[in-house]
Amino acid sequence: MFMRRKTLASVRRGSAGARQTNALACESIHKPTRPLKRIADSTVRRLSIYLRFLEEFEEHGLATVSSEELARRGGATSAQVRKDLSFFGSFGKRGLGYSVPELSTSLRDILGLGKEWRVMIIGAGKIGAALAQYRGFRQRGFVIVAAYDTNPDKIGRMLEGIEIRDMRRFEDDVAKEHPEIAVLAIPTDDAQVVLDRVTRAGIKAVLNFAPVQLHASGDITVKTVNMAMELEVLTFALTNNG
Amino acid sequence: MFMRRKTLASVRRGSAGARQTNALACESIHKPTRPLKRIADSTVRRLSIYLRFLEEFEEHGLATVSSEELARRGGATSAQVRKDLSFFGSFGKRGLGYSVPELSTSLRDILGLGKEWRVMIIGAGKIGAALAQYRGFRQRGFVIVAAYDTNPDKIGRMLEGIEIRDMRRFEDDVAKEHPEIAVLAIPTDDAQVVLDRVTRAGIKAVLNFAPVQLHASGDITVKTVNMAMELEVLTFALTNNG
DNA sequence: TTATGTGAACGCATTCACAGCC
DNA sequence: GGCTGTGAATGCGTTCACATAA
Repeated sequence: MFMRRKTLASVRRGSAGARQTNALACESIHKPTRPLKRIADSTVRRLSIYLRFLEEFEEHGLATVSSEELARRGGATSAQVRKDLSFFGSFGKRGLGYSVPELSTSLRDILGLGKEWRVMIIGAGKIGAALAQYRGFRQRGFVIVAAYDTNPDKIGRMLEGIEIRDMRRFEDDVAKEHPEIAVLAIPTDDAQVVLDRVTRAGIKAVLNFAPVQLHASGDITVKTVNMAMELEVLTFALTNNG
Repeated sequence: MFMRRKTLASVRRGSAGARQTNALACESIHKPTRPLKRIADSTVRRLSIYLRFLEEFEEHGLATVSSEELARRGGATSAQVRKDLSFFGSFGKRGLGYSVPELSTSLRDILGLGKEWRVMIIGAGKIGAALAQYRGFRQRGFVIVAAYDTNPDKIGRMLEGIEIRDMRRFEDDVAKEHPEIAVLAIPTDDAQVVLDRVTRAGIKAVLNFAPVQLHASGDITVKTVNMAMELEVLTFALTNNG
């Protein structure tokens, strides 16, 4: 079920270099290849969008889909769709399009959704609560292991069915339960300190909801969702396009 | 207090064309100019980051700041900072740097934060609640007018001090209270329909938290915050950089 | 004929490097 | 000397256009 793509690691070219040579397809052409060059965030985001449509199509029992259709619904162009996919291999049949179930499987594999990911939520406030009950999480294979807080009134209670633990236990728990992802739903002023703790604890991916620019040190990926910033993009548009 | 920059409207060049000629500065060089060319989202986001630092510096009573310092804390380069600002005018003094209070005022003006923005939250669930109590909103001059829901059990109750109203009243209320921004905190399946209602009601800016690609029609700006997608960027990184 | 896969062209955002002013 | 402001150079993501395959 989970193919061991890790074994192919270490192939990673920094510079421009030879195009992907498409591996002569021994048994199945539509197996995602590990990309040869760094993939842009924007590409990954679009793959995620495509997958959502494919799952919709799958439910409706559609067998194939063209890059054109995928593009129309995803707000991109057909060339964009094909280029995005081409970084990972050849998944379509010329003249026909893409097999819906095959392409969804490939995309799930590319995006790393073929396994369960363990998530710890740090901060048991309103945002933490909203995240804890968020359906999209479980649907995508994310398992929320626990929530953490420093407030004694909250510790020991439940947050949407998830145990709220003392933040002082955090490092010990990580060592035992080795979650892959931490979600920061804490006040701005604490965010950098907590990120440092999370980093030292050995977690490799963080989703941050505090409205600060965090500085990551070492081998960790941090994504920040900044609602205030998005709102300011809106007010900028309102004042400058009106 | 709120300068009427709208009167300068109608100057907007689509193509490449003449660089900003810097207006010979009658009385004060550091007044933001309406940009001549379309500004990238990424630039606006960074301005928002710079402003946050400037406000921090302001609290600590610092008088001036260099593009270098601003860059270091914002995770950019000094050239980037200067280029971002240059789209709107000249705010610094060569050899000295930028006046902290003057630059913050200018940035607030550029980002459209010099006025109160009225926001309606649609959807009184967990995400709606988290947003309703979110401090960053009020601090930035956003006023939440009301929340809307279709669930009779919720209508009439309060959400973090904000009235939950019947969604059927929405169009009438918009006509009376003319909010500028709508926040969509509703299930995926309802999002497009509600966006269409919001558009027809005449609102010009939407922040969407439903994990769908929405299709905007007409003169409206839509920003989507998609947590699932951000998480998938993380799992992609985890599976492909491991 | 239809639709993919992909080098090449394009356009835009970032970075460089230096002239200009404090 | 120090730091800004900005054309020019670079790099990178997107779009084009067509060879390729069903």
